[in-house]
Amino acid sequence: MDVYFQNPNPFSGVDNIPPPLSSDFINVSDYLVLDDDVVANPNSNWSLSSETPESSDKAGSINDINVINQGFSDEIETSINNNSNNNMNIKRKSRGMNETTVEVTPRVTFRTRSQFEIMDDGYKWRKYGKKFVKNNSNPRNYYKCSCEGCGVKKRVERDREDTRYVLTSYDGVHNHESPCTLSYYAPPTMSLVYSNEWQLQQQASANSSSSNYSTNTN
DNA sequence: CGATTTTGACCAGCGC
DNA sequence: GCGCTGGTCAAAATCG
Repeated sequence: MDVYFQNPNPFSGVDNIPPPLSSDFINVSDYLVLDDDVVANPNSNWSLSSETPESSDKAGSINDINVINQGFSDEIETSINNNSNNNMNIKRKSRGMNETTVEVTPRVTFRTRSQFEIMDDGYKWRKYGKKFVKNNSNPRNYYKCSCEGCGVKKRVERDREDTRYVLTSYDGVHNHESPCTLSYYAPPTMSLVYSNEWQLQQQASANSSSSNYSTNTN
């Protein structure tokens, strides 16, 4: 699963629009991708590996699914397909057993150095909860995509080990365009300052442990 | 006045 | 069964 970011550069090619004041922007000096997880549907009896001590989620990476399948000696068939909900269906079939399917939701976690916890990512979010979690004096905020029919959620909290950093987790995939791409002339109130032509491509690393951060700055 | 945020309550999963 | 924890709900408050 590749997660791909590209600088939208909303001011390029737009005439007569002055560049924004630097004070209007957040300067993000560090931008890290922690995980490319998938989360098993809680109604399934599947469990995925690579669960971290800090996480109670049934989370694992695509690579972990392969590991699990390799450990399934009777496994004779496995397939991964996108389903109508923009999640993935994984089917597996073993000798003498019926085919079973599990729906998994992609999860991506970012660690961003920022003094602000809310950064515009191009989508419109509605806050639906706030919680103080164990071993973290900073609250965790819960957001849903406000677009009707889109079930993507995001969690935002300060890193308990270094409060200069913000941890942002996205669950699911948007089934619609970013509103930011539709309204070019309405820059968000808070935007990231991108490095020139920066691109981030998430590593399809076999090592999906959240303790091993992959640096994606340039 | 509609949209959004806040916040306490509620619920489910898990370990003991 | 009970307590702890994380996630969600929903009514009230606030904002634009």
